Amino acid sequence: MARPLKPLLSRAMIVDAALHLIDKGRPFTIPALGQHLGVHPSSLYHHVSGRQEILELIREQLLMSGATSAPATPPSGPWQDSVRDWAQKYRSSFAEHPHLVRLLTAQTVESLPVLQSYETLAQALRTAGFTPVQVQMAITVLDNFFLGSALDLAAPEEVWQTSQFPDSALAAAVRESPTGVERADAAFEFGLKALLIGLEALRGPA
Amino acid sequence: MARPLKPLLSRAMIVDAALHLIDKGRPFTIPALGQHLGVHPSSLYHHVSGRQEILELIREQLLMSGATSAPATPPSGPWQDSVRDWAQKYRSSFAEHPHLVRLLTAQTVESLPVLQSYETLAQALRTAGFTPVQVQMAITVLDNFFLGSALDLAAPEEVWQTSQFPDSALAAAVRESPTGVERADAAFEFGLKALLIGLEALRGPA
DNA sequence: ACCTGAACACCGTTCAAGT
DNA sequence: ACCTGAACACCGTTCAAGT
Repeated sequence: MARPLKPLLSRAMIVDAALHLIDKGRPFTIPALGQHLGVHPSSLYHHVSGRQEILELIREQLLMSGATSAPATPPSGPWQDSVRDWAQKYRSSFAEHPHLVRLLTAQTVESLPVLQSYETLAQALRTAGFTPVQVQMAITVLDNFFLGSALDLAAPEEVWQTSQFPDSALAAAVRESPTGVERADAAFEFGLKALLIGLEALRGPA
Repeated sequence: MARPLKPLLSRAMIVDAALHLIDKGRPFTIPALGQHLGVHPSSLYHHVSGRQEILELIREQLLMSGATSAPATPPSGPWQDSVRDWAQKYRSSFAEHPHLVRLLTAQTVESLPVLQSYETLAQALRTAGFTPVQVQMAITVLDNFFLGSALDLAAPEEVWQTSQFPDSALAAAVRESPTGVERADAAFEFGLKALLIGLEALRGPA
């Protein structure tokens, strides 16, 4: 067969197929990806440097999916709005791909557009009066919380096995709460609200 | 060589060696583990069912060591103290084994001692006036933040590659901040403080 | 440039052979 | 029972050969 008249693959096709594979809960392997694309595993390397880059491209596509019209506007308005924008983008991207999160925690963020979204947030925080060190800590805190919350999306229906002590405060709390994605979403909103309040209280030189 | 007069291995030896390997930041593989123990990879399977069980044994050992120093005292004093206690226990368990966290997030944990520490926290929050649903959300929020922060402990020295735009607010924030574990710890403390403030503000029926 | 297929250096795990 | 070493079914990645 050798080289076809028209390329059988493209980076976009590879990224789409990979995401599809991951969303199905299947292990993300190069052979499986090749098979899904009707191509030999080694063919992928003509378009992509390797497995790691594929994951990085997925991250980029997801976090930037709504950003085609993003002309890097300097942040305006209260800093809380910038955080909420960032949170929403972050969260909605991963909510539909819960299995993806664990794969992405394996490596560092290298994508330039993603870094730029951090920069936007940093500017908003700095302008609002957070010190540089606080900017770094606040972004780290938000990032950590978002990451943990994203992993929480892939958690089982029953997060805690309270059946062993049904009269506990924990069991009561679980009983009155929603389950599944609803539970994860409610907790995320609650935590975000708490963080916005808490960070505002800590804003500025000590 | 065949069977030695005295076993060369034991479960404890395997667990110790595995943890040692992980803490060195080396990839946790069976061949590497065998080599470190001066034994062929296949020998391990006489003592352990496989890689997964080794990780489970490590978790168990870590949780045990934390539980011995933790008498089940009913919560007293402000709820913030209970949260701080919980946070400290949680964090110190993983702070010495940062590379372990990612390996253990692959599975859920339902160990009884761990659940009991959640229950203690739930009681403190309930007593303090959080509604049952808020108790569930608050614990989830803290859990997510702690997990994200634990993963952060294994982050590379340079979390964000700001070298490409050295004049950014992000670069300035990074420049004035500590690096490594110091950075992760500072952010953790900052985030915990913010959460305690924010959760206090949200406490009670809306 | 782009797909193929053989090849390489790895994995985790199994199992018959030896004592 | 417990270690060995060969073997199996996988990985991710490389590369010469083909068009």
